[in-house]
Amino acid sequence: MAARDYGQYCGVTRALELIGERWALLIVRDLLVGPRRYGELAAGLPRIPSNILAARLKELQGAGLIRRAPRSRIVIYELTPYGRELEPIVLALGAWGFKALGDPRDEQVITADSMTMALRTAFRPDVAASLPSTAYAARFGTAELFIRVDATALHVRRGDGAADLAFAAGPGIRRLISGELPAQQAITTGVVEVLSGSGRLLDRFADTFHLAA
Amino acid sequence: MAARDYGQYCGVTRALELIGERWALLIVRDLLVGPRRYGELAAGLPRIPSNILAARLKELQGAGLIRRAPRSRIVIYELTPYGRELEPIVLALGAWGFKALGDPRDEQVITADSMTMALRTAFRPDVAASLPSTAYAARFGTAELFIRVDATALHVRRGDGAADLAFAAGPGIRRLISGELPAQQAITTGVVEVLSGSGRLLDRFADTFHLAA
DNA sequence: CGGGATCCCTTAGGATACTG
DNA sequence: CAGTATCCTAAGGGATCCCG
Repeated sequence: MAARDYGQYCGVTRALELIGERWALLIVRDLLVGPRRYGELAAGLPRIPSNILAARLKELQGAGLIRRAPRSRIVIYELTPYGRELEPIVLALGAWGFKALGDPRDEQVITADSMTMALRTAFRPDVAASLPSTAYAARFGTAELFIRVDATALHVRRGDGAADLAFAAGPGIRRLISGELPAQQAITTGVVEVLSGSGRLLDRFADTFHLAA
Repeated sequence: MAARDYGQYCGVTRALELIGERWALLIVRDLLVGPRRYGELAAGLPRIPSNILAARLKELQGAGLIRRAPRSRIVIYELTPYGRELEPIVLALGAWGFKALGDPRDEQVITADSMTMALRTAFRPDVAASLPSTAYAARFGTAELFIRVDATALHVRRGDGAADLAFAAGPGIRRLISGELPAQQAITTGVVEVLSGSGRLLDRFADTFHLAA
């Protein structure tokens, strides 16, 4: 069960025995967005082999991080409270790894759940508090997200909706989030394409979501 | 170099590509205590194969997390500023994993560096601020640590020294840190053996270092 | 069709021995 | 002491198949 252990009596090693196996923390990342079915997890982790996903789900369940919730006919996987305690750690890892994110390579995809977590990481509640409520409809690669910022609250869900600003962005979005690329320049250079609404709202978006590079 | 990647453009996946390989984060953990030589790292990670240690050191160096510092004749490994940014994450992982730390198994060891990081994790500066400065000489298994608590500052180094309280503890120390076992009871049951100084100071130790279970 | 299980092959990782 | 080199096992990758 406890996979390969490290032979040390230490909290860090114990943590790595629970979530250190390949893919494990990415499953946790996606489940932090919400409960997911097996197929949804597989879709959000395009390169995970099916047997590995099945194995990880069993291990995480055995470790008490996730549970299977049978809903009517289908099985849903969700985090336990103990698993959800990983949220600040996953967010911190995301912020740390963001700094080492170079320019995207062709084979790299943006998934809805990973982008949702990235937005949570980058969200600045203190800045948002002084801004009017705003709804964004954003397309990052193939991931469509509907983002609502309400004072200090952030809501992200998949799909579309009536938004103050609708835009599509390639992975160059990183430069916007990091502040390297001013919003208006992102528009004129085509990194961000405004689909509807005022492009000025992209400044607000960049203020609301920021991560150091 | 970047090991096996995940094919996602995401901060979390990037982080895992950098420090997700087996043993990598434990090397970082030990280097957070201080610069270390190859042999010291190997000694602190008793079960790591030598070739794996060498491979990880190269990968971490290539990723910009550590650097080789040639000192006179010998090579020292130390964290770069970017690597040191992992400290809060490692501490948080330690606190999280501590909750899943059961009773120790026979083959599990306590190393000086892992215990040092555990103490940093458990240290409560706000509590220590209102207590007199205290020096502890502690033996955990074979690891000898000299611990000095000075208001909100914590200093831990390997070895011995003149202490207000000297004690030896087995891995049952976990129950003391978690508050399950009161200090005086830890002494009477033999979980902690007082070598010199007043056993009453163990209460202060337990107040100063605490982690939820 | 969702939720896996099975197969085969590749490669990382473990044990140990060896070298500058 | 600070690593390489080698050999072997087991985990991971990829495709396909199965079952309710």
